[in-house]
Amino acid sequence: MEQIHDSGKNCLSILSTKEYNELYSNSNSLNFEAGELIVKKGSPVNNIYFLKSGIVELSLDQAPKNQILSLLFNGEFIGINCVFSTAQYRFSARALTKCSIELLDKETFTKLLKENGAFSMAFIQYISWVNEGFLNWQMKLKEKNSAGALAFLICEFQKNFDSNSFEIPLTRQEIARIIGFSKESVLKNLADFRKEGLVDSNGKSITIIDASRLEEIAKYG
Amino acid sequence: MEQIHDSGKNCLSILSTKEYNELYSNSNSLNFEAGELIVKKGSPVNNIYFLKSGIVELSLDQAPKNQILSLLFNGEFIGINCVFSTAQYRFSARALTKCSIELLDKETFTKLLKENGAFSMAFIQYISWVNEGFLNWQMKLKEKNSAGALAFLICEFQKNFDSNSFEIPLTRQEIARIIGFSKESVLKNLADFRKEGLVDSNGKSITIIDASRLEEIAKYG
DNA sequence: TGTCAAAGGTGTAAAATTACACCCTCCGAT
DNA sequence: ATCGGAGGGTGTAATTTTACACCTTTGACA
Repeated sequence: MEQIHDSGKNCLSILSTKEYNELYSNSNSLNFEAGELIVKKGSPVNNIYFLKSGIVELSLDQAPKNQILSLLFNGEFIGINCVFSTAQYRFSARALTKCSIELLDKETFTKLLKENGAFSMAFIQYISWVNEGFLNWQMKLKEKNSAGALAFLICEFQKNFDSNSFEIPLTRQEIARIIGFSKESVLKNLADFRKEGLVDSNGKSITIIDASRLEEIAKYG
Repeated sequence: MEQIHDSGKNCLSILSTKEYNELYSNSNSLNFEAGELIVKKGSPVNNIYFLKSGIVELSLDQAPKNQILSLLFNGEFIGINCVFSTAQYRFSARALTKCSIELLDKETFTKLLKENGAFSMAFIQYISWVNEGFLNWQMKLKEKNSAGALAFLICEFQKNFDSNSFEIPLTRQEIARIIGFSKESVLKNLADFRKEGLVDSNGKSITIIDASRLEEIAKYG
């Protein structure tokens, strides 16, 4: 609502051409296929991963429920809190779609933060925005029942597409792990949505038919 | 585990005497009684609240469940993400115990962040650490059943006291809102803990009797 | 092309949680 | 002193969610 729109991109755009070139001359471009592991939990933080395109999931990959923490879309840094608060990544990152990633050098990045006050302020704004968003996401999911949580997730995905028809690059099991309910609950709620004419779904492709009622369930369900 | 120990205090200690004096000459000291509202959701961010002593709860104070986001202990900033990501506070802060708070001037704080690279790096580390901690807290609670979540909360409180006997400055209803279960679930689990000889409780005072079993429930329950 | 595993899907039983009803106690205000 | 509300507490019924069992579809690949 009153949230300031921000992203990792905006924050990098503060840099001067010289600084930008310095950062990118110490960086590498990497491509990942859907399903590939990008960051393994516990590995040391040597680089900063900037997601140029694609969708990434962050997960704790540990017993017992292997919850998915959050999803990242393009323009975001991957696990930016870990870079400055711990020496190791505290979760794993996996590509859900084809992903293009820029591996920025952590030392150069840190040097620029120290030297350029405007950049460090923009970066502080960015991580505040990311964490605020994560907090809201978690709180919204927590207060919902299974139908509401599923509807909420579908609506959130829709925001990243132009059309009401799109693909959710997740299995039912993965959706369950994101919203914190069982696989069967996801399937049953999805079946209910179909029966009630709210959405049409076939495998990973989904079409929202009655957007306003779906949003209502997402909000109050 | 491998988490770097940090706090708002450490981050302020980076400042030179001159900078520290500048920050504090533009600040006010405030005291709050238990139960008093410190920050109202929606109010503009003009100052930065530094919690010198006491315990504060952050809540969304909105329908339907009025969840409590997290608890802050001394040495923390209150709602530090909001200061740099939005113009308004996105939650309310309430004193659970007597609290002593320093109201730092936002403009002076921002100026120091821009001018002092070491301070801004320490601040970035601090907010990363805070958010990492929040994320872990939420994830740990989410994967637990009602008994596990209650045991976890009791253990977390214990960490802030020297003894196994202490006061939890929350009603049963508030505990319920923190761990995301109903008031009755809290009461029933607490009764079970008493029956099984894990804890002794009387109103707000609680004594942990079998710490290892309680921790086991907190971990695996 | 056939096979096999992974994913989608559904009904029913079991388990966990909530909601409701109701009680008691404490404490502040009239 | 007593009234009334808030908080603590507990049993039972209703609801929600999960677990299990089982079936079908799909797609990779030998």
